[in-house]
Amino acid sequence: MKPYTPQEIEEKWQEKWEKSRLFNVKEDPQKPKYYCLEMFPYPSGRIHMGHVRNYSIGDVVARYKRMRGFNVLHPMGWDSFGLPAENAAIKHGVHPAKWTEENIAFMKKQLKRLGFSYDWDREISTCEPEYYRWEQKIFIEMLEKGLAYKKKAPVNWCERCHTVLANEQVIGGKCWRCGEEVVIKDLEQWFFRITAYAEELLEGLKKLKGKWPERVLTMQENWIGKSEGAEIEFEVEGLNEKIRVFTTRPDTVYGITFMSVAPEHPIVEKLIKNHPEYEKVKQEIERLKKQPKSARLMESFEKEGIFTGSYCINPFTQERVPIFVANFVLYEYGTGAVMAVPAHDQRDFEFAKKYNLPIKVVIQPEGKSLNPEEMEEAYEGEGILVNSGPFTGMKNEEAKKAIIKYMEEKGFGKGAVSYRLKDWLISRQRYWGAPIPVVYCPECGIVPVPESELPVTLPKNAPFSGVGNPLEQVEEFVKARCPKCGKEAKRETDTMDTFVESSWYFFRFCSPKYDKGPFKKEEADYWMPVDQYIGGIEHAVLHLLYSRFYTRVLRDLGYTELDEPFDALLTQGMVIKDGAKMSKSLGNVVDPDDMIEKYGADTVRLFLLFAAPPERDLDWSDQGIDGCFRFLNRLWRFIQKHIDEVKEAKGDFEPDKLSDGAKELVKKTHKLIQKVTADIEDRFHFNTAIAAVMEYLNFLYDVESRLELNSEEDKKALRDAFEKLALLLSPFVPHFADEIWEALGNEGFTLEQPWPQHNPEWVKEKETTVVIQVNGKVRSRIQVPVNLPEEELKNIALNDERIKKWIEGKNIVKVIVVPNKIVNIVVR
RNA sequence: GCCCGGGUGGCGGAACUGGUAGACGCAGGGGACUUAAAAUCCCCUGGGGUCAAUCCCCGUGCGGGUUCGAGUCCCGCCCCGGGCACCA
Repeated sequence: MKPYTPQEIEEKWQEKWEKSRLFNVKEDPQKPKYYCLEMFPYPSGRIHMGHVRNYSIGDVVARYKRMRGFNVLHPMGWDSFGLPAENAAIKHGVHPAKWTEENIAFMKKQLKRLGFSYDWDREISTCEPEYYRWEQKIFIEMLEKGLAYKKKAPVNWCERCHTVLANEQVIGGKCWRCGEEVVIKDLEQWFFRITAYAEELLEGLKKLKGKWPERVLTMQENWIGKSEGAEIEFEVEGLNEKIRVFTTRPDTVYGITFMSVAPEHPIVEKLIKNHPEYEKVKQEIERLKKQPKSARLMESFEKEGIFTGSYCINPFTQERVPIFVANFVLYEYGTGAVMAVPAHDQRDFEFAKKYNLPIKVVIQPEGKSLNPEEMEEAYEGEGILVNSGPFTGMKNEEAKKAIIKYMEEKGFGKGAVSYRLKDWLISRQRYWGAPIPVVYCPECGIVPVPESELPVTLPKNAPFSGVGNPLEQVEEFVKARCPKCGKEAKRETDTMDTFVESSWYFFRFCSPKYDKGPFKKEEADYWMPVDQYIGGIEHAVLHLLYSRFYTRVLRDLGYTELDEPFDALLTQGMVIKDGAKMSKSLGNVVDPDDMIEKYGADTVRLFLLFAAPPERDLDWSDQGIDGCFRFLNRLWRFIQKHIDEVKEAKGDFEPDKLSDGAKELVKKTHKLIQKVTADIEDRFHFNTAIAAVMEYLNFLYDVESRLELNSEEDKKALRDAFEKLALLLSPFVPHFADEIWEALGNEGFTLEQPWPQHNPEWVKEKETTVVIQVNGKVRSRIQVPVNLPEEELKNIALNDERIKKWIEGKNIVKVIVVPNKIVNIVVR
């Protein structure tokens, strides 16, 4: 018997697939399209198990949809700008471009060895000028629309990566990439105005409900952080200045007893100007400013403040309100100033206690009476307004509206919305990224590079010393002519955040070679949106939010009509070994290449799909993969054993002429088709689909002896079973499937075959097991014909031998009959 | 603190809208084949009732509840993972 030799088989089919251009697609208006996309990798050097899992899941989806008759776009490429390449240059003296290219070549080989159904003709690499020139063009268009802009602002700086970071890229006060503590610097930087889309991005989440994982939606919702309230202006006494505050509690304005502003707030200088101890106060404020942001963001961090010496006027009460500078007030959020109502805000309460400021109750909860002297914490709940002028007696929710209306009439305040989301800081002080296409002219200021001069390419000869941005040191690069006036100008040396490339690559896959724009509209109109996107949860906010934003920008620039780039999202779990994420430092890394060498790609893929449902973390198990290998071998042997008998038995069998065993076989086969199809289609539960095939194989060994394999009809039935099996397995273990397909004497590839359909007649059961319970406990099981009427079921149950002893001498209170399932006899 | 997940045998995991808990795989045990081993094939395997059973009891993190019936629904807790967090 021919043994199962995955190495040989897999290489053979990979060659055949490539030669026949099996995976190459183009637009076809006759067919429904399906865009299946997995997050493309950063070419770090080697594929790891997480990639293999991600791409195996995607490949099942792509191949399955293809067999279901869809025109499937399934591309792959490289997110190839990024720091590791540059760090390799600094450390080993190899140019980032070379390092990247070599990694891509190696990893591409690895992916090919796994047999994924990618259309490699569409491969893109984001570090190529052919790619990033379009990003530069879009940047300029964004600049013209005011969606890209430069401003001086306090920004996150990573000392180890030597560059600034966007907010989303700071995880718990640390750099997302290297874990270094982030410091705040005041720098002039480029931003994308993502906040202009805050409301739309939030609204859009609603449409994704049910198609994206709940937790991703919540994370984005939290990140955008919308809060509704009001903005109020307070006149500063003795100054011709106003302080604006944002509050979610306009209903508490009568309880304001002081005001807090951020140390960074520009008005601070004016507020303290006339303070008798100006120098001392100034120093104190400087001290607060210098407190590290990561510490200041901690809730446990001590709340500190200092009186500025100035007062403002509460427009509702005309009371004088002292103004403090406080370390807990964030300049970046809201208006950088807060009205303090200690009776109804815990943080203000603590501050008031510390500095002995008055506490004024303006909301009384129902049935209780708050007394400022006795309060141990702020009351932040609902209630009735007291001491609140004309608003006294109102329910606080009602009062919010009334007070906003009043302010709007009087003109010192209005209803307002605030977001936690901040603009996306996209400039990076690094070499290996897309250059930001502007020049600085002493006469004309910031001038965009004209489209005809794009792309602005990276100079090859930059020095990688590890100090500063290499681009600054390349004179030919920095030296430029102003496109407007022709005078000598300085080129921008910042490059773009690499998340910009990954924010639109899915569009580029639709027309990867297009040289007249980022992508061809008709092609993108055909393929987009991505029907199924698959990747890690770590991009819940970062990449997935940026892409949603960028798609809307492209829409507003006229490139597409689409709002949302990804229709459905699947976030797969991590691959774990011994309870921890695989990592070099823990020494628990399993290398895909080793596994492929030992078992073949099909087994590796099968195990990753079988060991857990896709969204859950997966425990790598050496015995587990062994089991999958055994399964394939076992199946292989069974088929090989009968291949000569069934090979020629082509054509339909006559059901009536089948042996009982063969009838059973056909029935089971159709049930399997039904099960596997449902598991893939409805829930992507590949693990249970594979389990069903394993079960089916166990059945094959069982039914084997009951088949009459000298009968032509039985042979046909078995052959049919093998064919169906090959097709059902094709998305999971494509090489194996094609090998069997061929061994059965068929032409072509399983991928080109239509997905098998179950025949409802064969799936119908004649008999079924009904459980008989007494008081909810299973006491007996009976075999009965399907759809037996309730009355009959009831009688059979009541007369069942095993049931008698449970109901003898008892009162039958009632009998519940669920046809085909259960009879429950309630006795007392 | 708030918001999402999740908690089922020795392990990974099944159980669709409440209706046979533990599919499938791993690990373990027994048997067949073999001079022997590996491989393979067959059987057993949640805990307990001193053997067995087509017998009985218990059992899906804990405590209550709804229901003829709860892993599944409701209320209150505990634990694990993740996100947000001085956001005004």
